[in-house]
Amino acid sequence: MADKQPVNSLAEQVMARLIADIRGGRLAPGTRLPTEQALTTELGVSRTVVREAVAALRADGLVVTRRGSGAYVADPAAGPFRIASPRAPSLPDILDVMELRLAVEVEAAALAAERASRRQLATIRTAWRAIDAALLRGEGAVAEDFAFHRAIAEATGNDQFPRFLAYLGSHVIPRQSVRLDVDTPAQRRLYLERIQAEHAQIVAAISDKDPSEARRAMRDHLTRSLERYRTLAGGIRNGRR
Amino acid sequence: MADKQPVNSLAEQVMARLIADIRGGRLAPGTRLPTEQALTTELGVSRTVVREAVAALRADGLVVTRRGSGAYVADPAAGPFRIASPRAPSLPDILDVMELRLAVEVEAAALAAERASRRQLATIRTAWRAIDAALLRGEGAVAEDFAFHRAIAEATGNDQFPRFLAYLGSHVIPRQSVRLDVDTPAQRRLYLERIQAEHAQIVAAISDKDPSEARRAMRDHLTRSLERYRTLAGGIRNGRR
DNA sequence: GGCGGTGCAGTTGTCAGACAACTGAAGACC
DNA sequence: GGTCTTCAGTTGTCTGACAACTGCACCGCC
Repeated sequence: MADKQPVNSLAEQVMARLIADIRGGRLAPGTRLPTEQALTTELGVSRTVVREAVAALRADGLVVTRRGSGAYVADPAAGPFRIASPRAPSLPDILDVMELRLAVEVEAAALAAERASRRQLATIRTAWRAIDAALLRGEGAVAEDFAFHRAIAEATGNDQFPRFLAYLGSHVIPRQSVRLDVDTPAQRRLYLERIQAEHAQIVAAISDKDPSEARRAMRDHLTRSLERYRTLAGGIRNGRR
Repeated sequence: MADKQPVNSLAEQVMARLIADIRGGRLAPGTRLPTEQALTTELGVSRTVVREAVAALRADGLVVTRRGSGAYVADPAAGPFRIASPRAPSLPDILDVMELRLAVEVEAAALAAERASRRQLATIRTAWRAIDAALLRGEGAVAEDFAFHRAIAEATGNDQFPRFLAYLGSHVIPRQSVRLDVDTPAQRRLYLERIQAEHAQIVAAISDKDPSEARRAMRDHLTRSLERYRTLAGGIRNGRR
């Protein structure tokens, strides 16, 4: 009863097999993969199963099908990006993702400082005040914090930044609230206020249109956050180097 | 003949319909979506089509199915990240992706400077020399250049960096070779040698375990590359701010 | 009444066979 | 030689059936 996924469906097995063939290079991009009938006889499954596996691969962008002609291995560039180890992400995994997030956000802050329109700047300030408001109400401000960071990403004018951040955020942010619960309310309040002070520096730098200062402030902010997690990890992964 | 995709298959239509229902909020996360039979009667298609559409959705991580129970809308966090506009990426799109790449690579260089093992350092130097060798042979060095950047990403010790870079790279790198063809061989050689000089600074900084210098060198390198593209874009998108 | 076991309707997973729509190429025709 | 037709092969869709499993109501037992 330890492992819960004994490869449930046949379709998944076939899919795994085909993915292995593609990623392993046995099926080069552009080549036609075996016909459905060939796969049914070779793998000993029904055509339904094969078709479902191929449909899944097509959804992942790994193959394209042409009716009457066959299914072809797509350009590998078409595949999506997934955070590694979607099941049971360990704390080291989360730290890795947070480092990636730091990289993107630091640059986002700088670009925002260069490019933010007045309207975008106002949105950032509003999001910042919303965190204040939540703190005054004595609440956590996870959602508000996320909105603040997203506002900065949107101010870059580059749609890739908010999109990627939203993707990363959905993997990282939820754990933060867990961490806060271990503190006493007083500690927690102090912690949140310090974070808000860091936020203030970021807002100031962006308002001043000072990219390098925005970079420094955002890096400080996220590095501290990262360090807090790293001490949590503690013995699990002490020195990586 | 302008548009070539008149929504080929029924399965795709059903899939689009379901995606719209999910993203539109009509099917909240965790709720069960209609049974296959309900969908067949409602949409007037066979169960085969419905099953294929659901299989595609499951491959995209939008739904999970439980045999004997039903299909459920998955947590949106499970979905993969895709670069926007997979079809016909325009030059501004590429610039956006390159900015994202810059953000990640600058930080990767710094982390590599902090953490690279001797073995990883050696790999980086080898990759760098491979570029030299290709240049001496009078060839372009697109693959070697990519390997060089990947070696740095791997030296971070954080698996997310090389993974993400590989994903981005497959979207950005291929175009570089196109650009080079417009120059004369002499210009081209000069250009490649200058790039190699920039690479040398990066290698030196990482060898010296100097993160901030590594950041600067990598930022310079990629910013120049970005600028070259931006001038190409020219009138298309001149001032973004 | 409470509680555990049993059976059943409902649902997804798989199989089998058939036909429609389309492709690519070989062969027929001029 | 060039064009047209035909045809085997392939994917897309439909239909019907059965297996495997789930959730729940029902029933008997204590």
